[in-house]
Amino acid sequence: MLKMELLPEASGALQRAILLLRKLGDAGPHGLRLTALAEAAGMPRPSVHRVVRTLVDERLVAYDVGRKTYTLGLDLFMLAARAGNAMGLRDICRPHLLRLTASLGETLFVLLRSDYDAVCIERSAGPLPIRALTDIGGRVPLGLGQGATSILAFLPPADQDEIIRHNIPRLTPIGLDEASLRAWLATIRRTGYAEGTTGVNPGMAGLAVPILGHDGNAVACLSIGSTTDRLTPERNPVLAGIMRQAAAEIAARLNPFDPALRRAGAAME
Amino acid sequence: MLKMELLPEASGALQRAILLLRKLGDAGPHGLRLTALAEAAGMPRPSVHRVVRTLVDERLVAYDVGRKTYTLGLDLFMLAARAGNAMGLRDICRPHLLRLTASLGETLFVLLRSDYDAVCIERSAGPLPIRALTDIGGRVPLGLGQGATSILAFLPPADQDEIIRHNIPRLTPIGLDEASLRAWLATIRRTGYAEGTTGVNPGMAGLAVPILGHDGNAVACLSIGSTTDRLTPERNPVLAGIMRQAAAEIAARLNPFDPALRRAGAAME
DNA sequence: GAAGCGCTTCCGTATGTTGGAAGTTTTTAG
DNA sequence: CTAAAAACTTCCAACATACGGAAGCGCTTC
Repeated sequence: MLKMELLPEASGALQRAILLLRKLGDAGPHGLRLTALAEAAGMPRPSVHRVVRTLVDERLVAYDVGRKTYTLGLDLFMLAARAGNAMGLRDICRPHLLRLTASLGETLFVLLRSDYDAVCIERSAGPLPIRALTDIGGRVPLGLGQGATSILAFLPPADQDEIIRHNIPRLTPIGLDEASLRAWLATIRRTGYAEGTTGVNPGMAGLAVPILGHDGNAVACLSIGSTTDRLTPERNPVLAGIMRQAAAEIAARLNPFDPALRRAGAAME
Repeated sequence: MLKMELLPEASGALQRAILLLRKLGDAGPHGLRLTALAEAAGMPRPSVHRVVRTLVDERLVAYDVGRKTYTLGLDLFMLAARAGNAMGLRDICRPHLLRLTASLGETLFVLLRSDYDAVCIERSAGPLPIRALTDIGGRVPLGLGQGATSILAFLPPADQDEIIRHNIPRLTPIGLDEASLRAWLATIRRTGYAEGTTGVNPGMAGLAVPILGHDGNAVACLSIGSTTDRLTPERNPVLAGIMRQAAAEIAARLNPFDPALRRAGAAME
């Protein structure tokens, strides 16, 4: 019995369960049957059965009796709804998003940095139909799109180099090169906001400002998804000013706990 | 080996990990420190440390080095974003939500049934500030609010009895009794939609229609969250008609896979 | 500078996990 | 309608892994 598996080798019940959850996430909304899931994960069927049954008991996975398929369960969804609220960022952003969407008539996104990517944790849909790079829960490489790039522009140079080195292989297939990315980053740092089109969705454009943490580095961003005819050279600076103001207010509420204030924070809990 | 443990006894790495995730979800947005987490879960600190470290490696949990706190991680959030799309319901609903929000000027929710509760899986915010019972990821007992009750009204009588028996203890503290709930259910079944106020948020009112599955039972609902002065006896029937039409279109796309069509579905994958 | 607290590592034990094989149910073919 | 095939589920003994008390380490506090 040779085992030639090279990649997805997960040892231990926990890691196997996580691998199964990931495979179920990659599957479509109708889920996977037991055999298909076992094959996708490279695990024996009985093992998959045992683990996935535990996950069903815990309601992290839903089982459709009729179809005999497993899908990600609603308990996972409820857990995750809370996960997107790191630092309370989502709670802080929501009222700003509602206000800005109403006053500007645009669709707004909040992207949170996660290593080499930005993850969309909140969205407020405006009246226009928008085709954005991502939606809630989606991930965008830092350097692609106005939002993710506005974050990248306000990171320490060393981190930028590391991220660019890591992400360039992911960006070149879409037609981006390092030189123009670095030029764009310089522009963003100078103006304080990112504007333009991605080239991915024709007719679509965006405008984003970073949300800075206590150390002056970007931890997230506020991003508008709109159309090219609405984001004009005349209007953009105005929008950027309004967005920057909101981002500043959000940032101010982002780190209420200084190291010195730790005890006060613990007491409030 | 007698087990006399009564409460949160989780045996095995997987169940323990899930318990820890739940405890982290219950904690605030700033997370929990190791000792606090261990105490919350009723587990020895070294065990918690080992499990939570695995979860951090898998990015399901985020570790704040400075604060030494653990919070739910973004990978979990990304997983969960997909989990809310059971049956593709969210993808199907989104365009309808955007259209209805724009044309009606109201805030709309999609609630999906989950055993004795309804879970909010999607929202489209209108221009007015609304205080709803729940937001995305939130849970409402079947029988509370227009949305969850519109689902309950279109379930088989046996299920209704079981659910009512289970939920009454949760509803009486808010001032609801079984008799008036059953009367309301009869009204909903007759008119086809649920309207009214919850009494929980003063000035707020709602209107909801069920989304029926292939067997004629409700699997979800489309719900408006609004104010009492906007949901009048004159306007409500009109709104209900529009909503019912949308719900019917959604339902029609909900079960493209008959048992007989299973093979065709598999082929599409 | 010393005491206290909480995080992390260690390691022998035993408990939970593993997966081949057999059993059962559902689906497909004849 | 019957038979063959496929998929799902259960079983169990060998085994690996998770377990947690105790000791070590690092940070903060007094």
